[in-house]
Amino acid sequence: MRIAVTDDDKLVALSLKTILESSGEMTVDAIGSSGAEAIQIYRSVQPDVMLLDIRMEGMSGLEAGEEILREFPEARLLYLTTFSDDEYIVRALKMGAKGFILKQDFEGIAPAIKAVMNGQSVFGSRIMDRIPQLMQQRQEFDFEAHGISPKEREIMELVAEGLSNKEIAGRLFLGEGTVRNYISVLLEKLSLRDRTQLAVFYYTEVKA
Amino acid sequence: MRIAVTDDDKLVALSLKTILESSGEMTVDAIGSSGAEAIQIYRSVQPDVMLLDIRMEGMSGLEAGEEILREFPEARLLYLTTFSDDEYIVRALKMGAKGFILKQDFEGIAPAIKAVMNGQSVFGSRIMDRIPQLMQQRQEFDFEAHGISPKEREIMELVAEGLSNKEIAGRLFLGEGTVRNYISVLLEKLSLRDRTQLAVFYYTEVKA
DNA sequence: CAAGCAAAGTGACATTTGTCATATGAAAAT
DNA sequence: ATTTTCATATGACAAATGTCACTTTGCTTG
Repeated sequence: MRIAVTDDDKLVALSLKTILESSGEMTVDAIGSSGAEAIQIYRSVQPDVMLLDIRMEGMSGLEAGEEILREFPEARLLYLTTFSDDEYIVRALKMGAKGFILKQDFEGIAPAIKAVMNGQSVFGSRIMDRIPQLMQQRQEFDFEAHGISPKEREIMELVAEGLSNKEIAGRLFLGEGTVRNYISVLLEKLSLRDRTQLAVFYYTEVKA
Repeated sequence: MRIAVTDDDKLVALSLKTILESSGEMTVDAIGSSGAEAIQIYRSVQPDVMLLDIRMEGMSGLEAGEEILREFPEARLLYLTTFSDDEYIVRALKMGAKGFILKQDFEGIAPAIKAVMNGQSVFGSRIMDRIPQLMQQRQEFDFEAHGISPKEREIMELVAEGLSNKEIAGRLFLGEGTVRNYISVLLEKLSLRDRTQLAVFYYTEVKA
């Protein structure tokens, strides 16, 4: 089995080579340390599996992966992640990466590669735990940026629960007219027309 | 490595035993053919990894898995799926299963087990392809059951887009009053009060 | 054919909603 | 100490909404 490794840290890359080759079942035919190199290596070596660091200087492992998969849709890319790369995981998943494993998990890497070789996808357990959340990841709506005050936000949420102005007023100990004014302002700020659109906005933009 | 296998089809289970033991790296210590057996086996053998068929007579592999994980939260369960088990995959994923592989993929099974052994999660590629969709799978709202006609449903959707009665009327070539009546009926059927609650209902019950 | 049924519509009505101009009191800024 | 700002509030108004009781129209179906 022919493997290629790309990691910012050459020491890591070399350690991987040692570990992987020790089993005698695979050879690390190329080592790179940047996204650009990864692409070149893939083109020339066309390894069975390529290990990629997600974060590297210059072109990230992700961008490199995208390029490689564009040229070689069957490429088997296995990402090495440190942990805090949550945001990237979803992207890579959609992109078609075959998996993620933690760099620290040395013993796990060889079996993972073999599984990938067999057409499977592999995820370190800590990564797996996150996937349910990540998949339905909502990119936090920025109330600040839209000039929405906390109170306005609160009112928006109550509208999005289906409450009437009177009910909202009761809930927040405000006058009904006050609530109307708040909503009026909210609609203006968000360029909406009525409370229903506000609710829709909430479910599609804020909480989606 | 001590493995247990549970499969409705004894022949499959025996073939697996042969395949897995041929590498010399693992032993299949127990074979079962029902959910109930799976639980008993797990209790007595406590294998490193347990292979489970999803569909079995009587208690399904899923239910058995749930029970096992209740008793042994660290259990490593690897499901064998045939394909069309889409619905179950999500459930098993949330439950904490370590993976799914296609029964047909004989060569892939041993490496998958090793990866699981190392704390990773493994998914056959065809399963992986589905996961993005599966994750955000909505359990289909049953309009029929609530006595919602196709037209009513259509109107509900337009309300949920934030359209006014007039706009809906225009869009569907109906009179505005007609639309009002439709909505009135819809609210009655669903025990809601106004269009905003209808939109909320849509996002929380129908499309959620 | 006639009765019946469902889809679409009308009109009247009460309520709710959204807008706007303006007012009040308290806190913050000058 | 005054001005400004902010949150809250009011009242008046038009428009949109929801309800209800009735048509109208065009099939089905007995």
